[in-house]
Amino acid sequence: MPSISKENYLKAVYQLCQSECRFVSTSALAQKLRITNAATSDMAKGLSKHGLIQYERYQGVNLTPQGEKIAIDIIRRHRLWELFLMKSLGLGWEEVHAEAENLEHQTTDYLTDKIDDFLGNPKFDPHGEPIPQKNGTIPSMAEQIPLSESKVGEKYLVKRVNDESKEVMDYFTDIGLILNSQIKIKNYLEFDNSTIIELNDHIHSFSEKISSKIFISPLSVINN
Amino acid sequence: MPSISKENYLKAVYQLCQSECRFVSTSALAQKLRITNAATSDMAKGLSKHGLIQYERYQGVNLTPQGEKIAIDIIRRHRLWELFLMKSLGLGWEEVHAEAENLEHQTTDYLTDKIDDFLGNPKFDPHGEPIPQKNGTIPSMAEQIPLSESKVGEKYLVKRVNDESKEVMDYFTDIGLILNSQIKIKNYLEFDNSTIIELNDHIHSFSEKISSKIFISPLSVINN
DNA sequence: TAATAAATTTAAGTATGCTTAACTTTATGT
DNA sequence: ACATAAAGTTAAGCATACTTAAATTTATTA
Repeated sequence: MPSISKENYLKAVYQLCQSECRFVSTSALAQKLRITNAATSDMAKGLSKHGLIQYERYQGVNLTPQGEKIAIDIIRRHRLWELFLMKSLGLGWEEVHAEAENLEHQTTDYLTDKIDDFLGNPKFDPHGEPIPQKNGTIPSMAEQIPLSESKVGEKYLVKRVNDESKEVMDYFTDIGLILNSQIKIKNYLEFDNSTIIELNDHIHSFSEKISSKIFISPLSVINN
Repeated sequence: MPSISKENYLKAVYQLCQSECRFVSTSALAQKLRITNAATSDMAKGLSKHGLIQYERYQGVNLTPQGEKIAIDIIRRHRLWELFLMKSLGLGWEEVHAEAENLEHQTTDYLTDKIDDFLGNPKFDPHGEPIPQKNGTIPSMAEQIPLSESKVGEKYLVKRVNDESKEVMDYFTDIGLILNSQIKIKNYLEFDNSTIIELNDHIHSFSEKISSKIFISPLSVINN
């Protein structure tokens, strides 16, 4: 088993290199992991030697199938813990990320499967992120776009909220924004890229930074 | 917060130095922690400098009030996790120790209290060990003696099982020995210090090694 | 009460996971 | 195309948590 640092490294590579991305730069990793560039370069050598990442000097890093397997496994643990802490202990969706971040590294396969079974082998976590399944597959998400790319005048359902900060999640809870909330796009302000929406008869404005983290599906699409 | 190694060190000192014990030898710690004597001596210096243990060269080690506070806190987390994993996920009492051993080091105060509240602020864990309370006090156990010191002919209730090995706990489950099982002492064999008991109309023999880990109260005593 | 055995500590060395500082490669702009 | 800025790597150093091996202290016992 890799160390906590190595697990976090692999997870970070995975998260920074979704879909069609050839390489993640070591500095992007450094920023995400809050360590120096030097440390990420250094670490890259070790993980490369163990066959968990592909590392081209000065080009960046990507996961090997082996490394990806580990990354997905950790993400599975993380998301299962998030859902479990909500369902079993009643924690809020703004609290569970930080706790899962710790627990994900200390969870045996056995315990992971117990949690999975307890939850009925769920497909999505409390933020709408897909939970990698025991067999390694990842449930597909409903067709969705970031709020920042929505069309003014259209109605949408909130499908995923991709933010780790407690503060942001607290704000969403405050204004009543939850998964499957229905929203209507009132306006898009070109000058600062903010989006004005209507939610539960109230008007809210989201900066680009926030609206790019909220994912939505058109109301017309059949949502699962 | 101390590292995992330091937390385990403090916990080990606590467990090896219950009640009236002046010092634990570094070699006893080494055996318990499965590291070398050298490492325990080395570590002792560091913990001593941080004021968590009292360390007299060549004499041994003991906890300062500060160090004891941390040790008790970790034991609290451990025992709460054990009970929680049984109650919420249905794990067996033979499984929970190993899982709790990992989780205890990655559990925030907040989560610990959530688990505590979920469980109704329990006083004892699945093995009958007292769970240190939020305020630091440790529930007192019913008056109890090891099975190895029982009187032939007497009846007792099983009150605590102080063994960490899955194999031993599995065996107890197999023969139907659980907390509050009623047993009758049939015989004590001087030549090998084994104890013969009757449990659920069956006869079992326990070696000294095992019978010193099973704690019992006379049936006559009011048990809580 | 030495000598010797046992227990314990110190010393030196290793791997991990970082740091800062210096250096090298790649990218950019004129 | 070449200077320079930006990005990335290497080198050297540090703390932690170990290891083995040598040295030292304590305990035993003849």
